[in-house]
Amino acid sequence: MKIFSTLSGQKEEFAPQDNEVKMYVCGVTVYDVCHFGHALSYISFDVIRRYLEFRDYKVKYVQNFTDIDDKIINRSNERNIPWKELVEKYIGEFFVDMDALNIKRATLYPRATEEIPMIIQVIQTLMDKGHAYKADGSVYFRVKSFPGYGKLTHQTADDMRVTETSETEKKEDPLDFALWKAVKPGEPAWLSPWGDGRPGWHIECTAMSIKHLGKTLDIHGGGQDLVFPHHENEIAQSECFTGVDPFVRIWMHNGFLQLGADKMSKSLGNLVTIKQALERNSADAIRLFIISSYYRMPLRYSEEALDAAETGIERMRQALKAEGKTGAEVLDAELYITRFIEAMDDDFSAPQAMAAMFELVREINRGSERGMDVGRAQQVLKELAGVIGFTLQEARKLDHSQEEKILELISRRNAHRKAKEWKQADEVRDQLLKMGIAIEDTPKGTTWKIAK
RNA sequence: GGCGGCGUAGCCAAGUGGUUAAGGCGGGGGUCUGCAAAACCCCUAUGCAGCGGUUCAAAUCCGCUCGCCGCCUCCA
Repeated sequence: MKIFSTLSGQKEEFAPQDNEVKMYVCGVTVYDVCHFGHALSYISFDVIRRYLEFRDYKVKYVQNFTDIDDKIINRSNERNIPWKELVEKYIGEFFVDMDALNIKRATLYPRATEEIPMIIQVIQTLMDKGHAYKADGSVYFRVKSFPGYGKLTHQTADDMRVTETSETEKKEDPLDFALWKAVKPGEPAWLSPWGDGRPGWHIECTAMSIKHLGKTLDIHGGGQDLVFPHHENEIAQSECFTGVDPFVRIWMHNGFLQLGADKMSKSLGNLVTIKQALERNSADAIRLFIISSYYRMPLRYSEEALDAAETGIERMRQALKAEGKTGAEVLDAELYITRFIEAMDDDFSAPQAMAAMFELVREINRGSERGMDVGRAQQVLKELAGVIGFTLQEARKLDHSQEEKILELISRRNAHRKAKEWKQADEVRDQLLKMGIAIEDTPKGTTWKIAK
């Protein structure tokens, strides 16, 4: 299996340290609901994780919550609710959204504020080793003390343009970044050897990943936007802390979501939330839309493409319902498993895996029409769908009385059809369509589903 | 100023040196069906932003040009 690493800039043969893959994916800062960009990132890594498991690796998947930072503090002040309450609310929303998208739960979800002792230990060690210094109640990382700084970004510290901030003058060097932020009036704070304060953004991931996964992770993932400064800083902190190089064997970054300049070009930052996306499209369609494009490429949000994915998913679902003849010639689907694996083994090339799946779909339907036994092939399709994370479940959000009504109308229409009263039969069909129900006459009778 | 990405059919999107340029959606024409729907079959890029170059051979490598985008500040 080959995986592209941002660090080396090329595909590398994947060989975890042992059978359990140590995988860490940067999580969200919980001050708002998740948007489509989060769906893109977490679905991408969900597929990667599922595929690793399919290939018989155990995966220990750790994803953090950043539950204290400036945005959280600001938002809680704006809304006049305690930061803790805000954080709990959005952690809850996070799980609602992730579950709705059929994203498997991580093994562990550590939170920054629950790892303060480890964070303090890491910072203290960095200070003892001369990689960090205290200034005005805060602690900063001394970037120039780490010769490898910039290796992930493929730049040297000297090439970087420095943006001045309010803290710049406290630092020895403008590139230095905060490990510990001194408390400001009215802000939540934790005790530390350097005075009250809270952890800086990058340090939590170092502390949590090392604590839960060890000094060297197999895979560390996140959005492309995290490469710099977040992951660059993580490398610096972590390798200085442990003295072990590498901190991460394979750095994976998914392409960033681009908003189509056209349709949803609302004011900047007004992203489509996951909840909004799920109102328009099924979780499967959202996943297919995301997976149809290679994970490292940028993805442009497109409602047209999402709807196309919806139609494609419906065709997959349909193939699972196709009738086969038991005892007849068995449709051989093993070729498609091979093609699927070949595609995914090459840096999780899901678009090509999708091509294989859709060809399998066609084979199943064709085999069904030719009276073959397609049961095994359908089982293969189901299994591959599971590896990708498709449910292929139809959304039936109807209650019993509605369902009874539908069945009653269908039998009324079939009575008309039997009597060749086509006009009346068509009227009943139109009535159903107005209720949002589409029907299909099959050799085995009439079936219905929610119309698009 | 530095680093990086992208430009492939109406739309989305694979393919990174060599058979007929994946797959999805859409469109056209058929088959089946009372009609639909679904499914299946056929067709839909002599062409890969443009111009040069390397090569027996390039969408794929090199150079230049044009266009779009990301990062260097919080962001998955």
